[in-house]
Amino acid sequence: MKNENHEVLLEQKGLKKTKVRMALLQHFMGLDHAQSYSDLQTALAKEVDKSTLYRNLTSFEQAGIIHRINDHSGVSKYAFGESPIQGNEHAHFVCECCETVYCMEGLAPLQLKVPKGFKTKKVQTIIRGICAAC
Amino acid sequence: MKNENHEVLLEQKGLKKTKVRMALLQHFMGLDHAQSYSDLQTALAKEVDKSTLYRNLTSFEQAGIIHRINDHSGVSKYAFGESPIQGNEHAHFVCECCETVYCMEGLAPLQLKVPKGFKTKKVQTIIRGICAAC
DNA sequence: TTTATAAATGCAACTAAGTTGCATTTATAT
DNA sequence: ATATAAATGCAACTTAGTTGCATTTATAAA
Ligand SMILES: [Mn+2]
Ligand SMILES: [Mn+2]
Ligand SMILES: [Zn+2]
Ligand SMILES: [Zn+2]
Repeated sequence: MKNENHEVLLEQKGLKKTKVRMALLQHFMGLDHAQSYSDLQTALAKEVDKSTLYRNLTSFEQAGIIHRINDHSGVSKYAFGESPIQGNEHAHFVCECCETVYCMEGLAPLQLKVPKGFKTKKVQTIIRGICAAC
Repeated sequence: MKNENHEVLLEQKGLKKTKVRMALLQHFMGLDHAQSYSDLQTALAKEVDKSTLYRNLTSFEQAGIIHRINDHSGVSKYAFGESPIQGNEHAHFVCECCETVYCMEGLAPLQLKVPKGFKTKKVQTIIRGICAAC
């Protein structure tokens, strides 16, 4: 009985393999778009405690397993993969129709000329439009 | 006793010239960076009611007097000038040091190539870095 | 296999941002 | 001067997320 991908990843990151984390990570790994807290609560079915879920999202984020996305909706969304900040920069696409948030893996942020005295560290881009599914 | 700029603007937009609105708009017009609800509450000194302030921000936004900015901090910020959406597109600069948010009037939105099936409507850009004052 | 231990979980209580309903006040038009 | 519709203030509410603490559980050492 060899370990699954999500189990290996938890081991690699030095995180305990708990029931909640296994389910959560397995869910993230089979998905191509971002998830909100309530998306996750629904998907996990077996009613995980709110703070447990939020704390795990924070742990995963700190470990570089997932990244947090601010789509300007007022609720944070999370997607599999390390943060765009750490060398994995990419834009996010928000569908105006279904509200789904996608990571645009290919799209690197373009550098913009800022005024004298200002210094750019990173650029975060949100593309708003209609997705392929809509 | 001729009307001030902010009074003229309120008239133009068909908004009643109330005490709160006069103070609020005057404040916005003398500023080069964005303001949060609590920045405004502090600046207005004479303790305006929370819902009154929020309702006026909404009115100003709808009238195109100010625009709302999401700087990913979790609190909305507002700046003088109509929304970047209506033909006035510009990026926003967030200082990592002092948290100040500036409108980068010169910086037009960057067009990025999205995958087949996706359709871009608008692009919102946040530049993170160090501002001229820091 | 048992046991020790540190970390994860669940629960309740809390915070912060923003919204809503409603009674009262005020700006503007007549 | 008065009528009217809109703005204000207050309290109560909502939603997203956080914190403290007692209990449970994953892991590793004995
Ligand atoms: Mn992403
Ligand atoms: Mn702006
Ligand atoms: Zn869609
Ligand atoms: Zn600064």
